[in-house]
Amino acid sequence: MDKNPLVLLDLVSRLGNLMRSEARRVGSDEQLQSVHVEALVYLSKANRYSNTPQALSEYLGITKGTASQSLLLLDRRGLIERYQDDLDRRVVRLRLSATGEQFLYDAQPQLAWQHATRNISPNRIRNAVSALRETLTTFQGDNEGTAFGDCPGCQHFERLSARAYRCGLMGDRLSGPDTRKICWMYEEKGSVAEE
Amino acid sequence: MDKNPLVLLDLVSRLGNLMRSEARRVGSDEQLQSVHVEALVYLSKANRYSNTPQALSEYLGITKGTASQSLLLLDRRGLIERYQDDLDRRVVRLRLSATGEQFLYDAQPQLAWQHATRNISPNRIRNAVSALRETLTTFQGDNEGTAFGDCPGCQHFERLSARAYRCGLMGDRLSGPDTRKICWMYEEKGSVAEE
DNA sequence: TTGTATAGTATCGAGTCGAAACTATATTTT
DNA sequence: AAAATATAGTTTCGACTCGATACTATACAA
Repeated sequence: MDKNPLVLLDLVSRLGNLMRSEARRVGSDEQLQSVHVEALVYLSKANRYSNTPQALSEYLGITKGTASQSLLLLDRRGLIERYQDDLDRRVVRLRLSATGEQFLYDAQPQLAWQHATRNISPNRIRNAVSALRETLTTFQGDNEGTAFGDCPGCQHFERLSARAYRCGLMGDRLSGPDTRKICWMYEEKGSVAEE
Repeated sequence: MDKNPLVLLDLVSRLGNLMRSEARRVGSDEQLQSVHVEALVYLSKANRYSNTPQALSEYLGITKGTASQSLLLLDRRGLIERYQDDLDRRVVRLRLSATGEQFLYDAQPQLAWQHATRNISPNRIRNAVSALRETLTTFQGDNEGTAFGDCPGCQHFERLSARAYRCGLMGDRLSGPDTRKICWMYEEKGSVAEE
């Protein structure tokens, strides 16, 4: 059988293209392009530190200028809200509007994927996740990219008690659901922080 | 550990975005966009039945009109050649020009990926490939998409002798290297789990 | 022959995209 | 404190993508 990393690359690229087509499909009723849908999905999963144009542009791999344009459109359509950060007034915070939440609820951009993986055992999924996660981490280490990840596995994550958590980097206390959101301050446990 | 298919989706999407950025990066010297680079990579791997605008557009998940535009650009830049099929004169065949080959050789669009997977064991890669391949097949079955795959695993594939092969669907004899190229006539052999 | 399906191209308008210039706020240096 | 620099985001530009639609040319079926 195939052990070739390039075969894996091909599968990842192709599945990525298919999911982009899927995003295009679910957005077509609302005249949204794939990037718009992907941005909405990101915002539905980003934590309090990561709901900014900057983080979004890095996550999607587009420039901040382009991200700004797409966010303008989503704002015009009433799918997101933009507001200024209190502490740093250069920063714009983003969140889904009720309409945006409803859109994701109706459109279910991830449904096709969940269907396609229905026959794959949790164990095989876990193994694939592990391999791809490592690829992603290595890739980002090579290219100085932003990591993105959730608290379990992050070196700043602290468990205060059974159900109380804390981010050592930002100093905030976190709820359980907080710890499962996407964060762009994520740093792999065991990797060395640059300086 | 994560067993959630959605975590896998996130990784695939994100790696897909990163590879798209990578394609954009390696193409920027030549003023090529990511789609152009991906098209060139596809053409370098497509077999004799799959080197057409139609197959390309399905592979990349874009419409044939868009594919036609991109191919026009690649032709203008001298990176590909287009010629008419002898048997069916509606069909346009595509192939990389010497310049196109050279570009891929210099740009190495897959190098970053090979680097990023350097520490992942063949066994883990094989398992990830298996899970993603099944996801892809199921997805395509659900959505009537074209399959794409290579001969080993295709139900039309026939082994004539130790080193002679044949495609039962098209009736052609195939060389060893032929059997490892991408084909859009691919049809999964039964539904037997590989491994 | 007469449809009808298929492969590809041409054209349109909205939007993406990177690059570069720009504004406004923060932070660091002097 | 003032000046210099860094950072977050917006705006503008031109080339290009993208889906939709209409179109041409060829193949094939009734």
